Amino acid sequence: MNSLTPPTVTTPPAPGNAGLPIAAVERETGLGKDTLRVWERRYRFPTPSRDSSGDRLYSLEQVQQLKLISRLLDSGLRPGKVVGLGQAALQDLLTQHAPVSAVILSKTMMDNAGADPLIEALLHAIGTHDPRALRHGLSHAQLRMGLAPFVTDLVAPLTTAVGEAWAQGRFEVFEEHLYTEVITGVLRHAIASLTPQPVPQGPKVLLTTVPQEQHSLGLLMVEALLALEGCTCVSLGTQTPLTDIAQAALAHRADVVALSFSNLHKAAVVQTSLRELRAQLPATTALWVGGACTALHQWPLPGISAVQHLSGLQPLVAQWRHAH
Amino acid sequence: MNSLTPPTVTTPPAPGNAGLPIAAVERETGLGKDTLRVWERRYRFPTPSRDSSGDRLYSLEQVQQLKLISRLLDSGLRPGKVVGLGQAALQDLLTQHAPVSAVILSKTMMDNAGADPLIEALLHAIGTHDPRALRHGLSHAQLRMGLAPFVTDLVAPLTTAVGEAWAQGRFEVFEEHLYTEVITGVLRHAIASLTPQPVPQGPKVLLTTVPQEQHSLGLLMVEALLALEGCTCVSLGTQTPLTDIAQAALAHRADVVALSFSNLHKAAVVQTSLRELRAQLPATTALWVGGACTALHQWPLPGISAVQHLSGLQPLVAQWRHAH
DNA sequence: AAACATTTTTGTCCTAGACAATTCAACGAA
DNA sequence: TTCGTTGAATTGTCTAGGACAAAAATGTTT
Repeated sequence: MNSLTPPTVTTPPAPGNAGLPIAAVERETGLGKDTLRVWERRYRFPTPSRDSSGDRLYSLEQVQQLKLISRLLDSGLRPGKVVGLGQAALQDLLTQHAPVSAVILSKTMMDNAGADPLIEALLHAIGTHDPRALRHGLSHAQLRMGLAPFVTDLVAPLTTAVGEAWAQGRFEVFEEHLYTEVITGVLRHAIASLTPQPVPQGPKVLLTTVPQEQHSLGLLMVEALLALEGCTCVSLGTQTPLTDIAQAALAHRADVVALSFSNLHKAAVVQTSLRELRAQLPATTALWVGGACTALHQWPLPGISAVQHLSGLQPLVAQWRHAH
Repeated sequence: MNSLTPPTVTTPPAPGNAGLPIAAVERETGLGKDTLRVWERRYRFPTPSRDSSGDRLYSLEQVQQLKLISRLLDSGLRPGKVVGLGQAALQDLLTQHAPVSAVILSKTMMDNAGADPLIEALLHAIGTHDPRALRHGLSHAQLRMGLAPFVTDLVAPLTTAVGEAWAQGRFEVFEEHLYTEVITGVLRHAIASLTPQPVPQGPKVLLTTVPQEQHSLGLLMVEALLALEGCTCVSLGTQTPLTDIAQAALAHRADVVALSFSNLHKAAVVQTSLRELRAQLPATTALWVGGACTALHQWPLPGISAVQHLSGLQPLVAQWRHAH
């Protein structure tokens, strides 16, 4: 890095050119390098070409298929059944097998989303690249509905809808990024305007996510709702190592540690992480987890409260208050 | 994943028990599995024990050493020099060795930081885990100094100071996370309170970072300063793929694309990325880059304006105004 | 000093095998 | 049928060295 000569431009890894190296595919799909290699050996898929030094290069088309496969696995299907199927078959399965996560989160949406003109209007604002209209529509809705319903009945289903639209190719990456940015601004604004809590009336909650979990929106939604309930929230943002979460809980004398999970994670990883963290935390510190991650809700762990839906937070706080 | 029976609790990897498996060490230290194994082979460190089936188990002590080593590598030292050193030697090196990236950014800090009582007070608030004092001190300073000096003369050097303190082990990861979170809140609050710009008086600027660039604070600082100058800012957050940046610039009819870089990147990657992006953008769209990344400033590229310091933004905007 | 050539260092990828944890399928008992 | 139990198949992750290209350090020549 301290060389004084300009870097030699050797072979710029042109994206559309030959294909993506295995590390990029791991980033894109969430499937580990080992898994990608063993699938190739067992199922004859994917079938990457090789560069001059024998390293794998995955075609964009196969990466796309791998993304679909990854989604299907999250829905409960098994690799032996789906790895190697063509695009068409995969798409069919996806429409049949509605992702479990989406179903849970979007319960309120399913009832009225197709008919909800507000969500449609906001989606339209995203598609037409009109951040001002998007922000205005959201602020307006927040004032009209009140913060809690705004978060649970609008932001959550809207986020799900955007995620689905993106997965189906109806939104570009940058459109999803813009949405995230605007929502972040609106939620943070709301949180900031209600944080000055003179006398704490609820538990002190430490908020964060585990490493490799980048979804910050869920965290903000939870923070908004908890702050509204009178909790004192300390957010560490995303991706805090486990030992640091435990350290932070101690340093801040947190009553509760709250973690948010998206559905990217594999069940085993989530389970061991939580068990590890639970062991490192004092017994008096509660551990609340939530999010679209299926692994959280199927097998409850001792000493850990799993919340299926954002509306489940309020009862948890009430319960905590009652016990103290 | 869809079984109806909970996963059997075989050998819960009790943390204090035998040690951490390699996947957990990767999570905690950020060092890849391959790297951990090849270090063991080359430097005889770390020296994990094995479980009943031959898998590595790393002691907590060695994991701690690995974390220190990881920080030293970020500071520019080389593995051959530091892998295998004892705790004491590592700590010594950390206090001596200031990170390379920080030195560049902190020019303004070096002049007065040791003497600036405000920065000292804010660092103290971080160390004592007092988010309220931190937030209050920052808001107060912002009102007193005015937004632009607040950003360039306080937030920027403070961020550098925190980064250095973290690299030297004086701050834990979670303390740095909390700082980032609070600053983010303060900056976003300031930006939100000046965005309603009735008639645009400056260029429309698209703000984002390239993939693998996670530093969001620099982006927010730039957004605050540009918004203050009357620019219409559209931020996409961090890590937008190159093709999506170009797409977004087109969709939003941006006059300027502004990118922020920290010093993590390798020179060659940065150069090729910028060249590629420049080629994909319309000639009429300006491309501004800035940040602590040394590669940006040593070899200027045609059609790209590099900003060394945040104070260089204002002239760029003035220049753009003059040309239109 | 600056430009170039050579050696060392270092992270990542490779193959191919192994194994434990899970899931599936078949079976028998209530 | 429905519920457990048991054996077979599936599947993710780990291991062992070897290999190689890019980056950094070092040496050499203008």
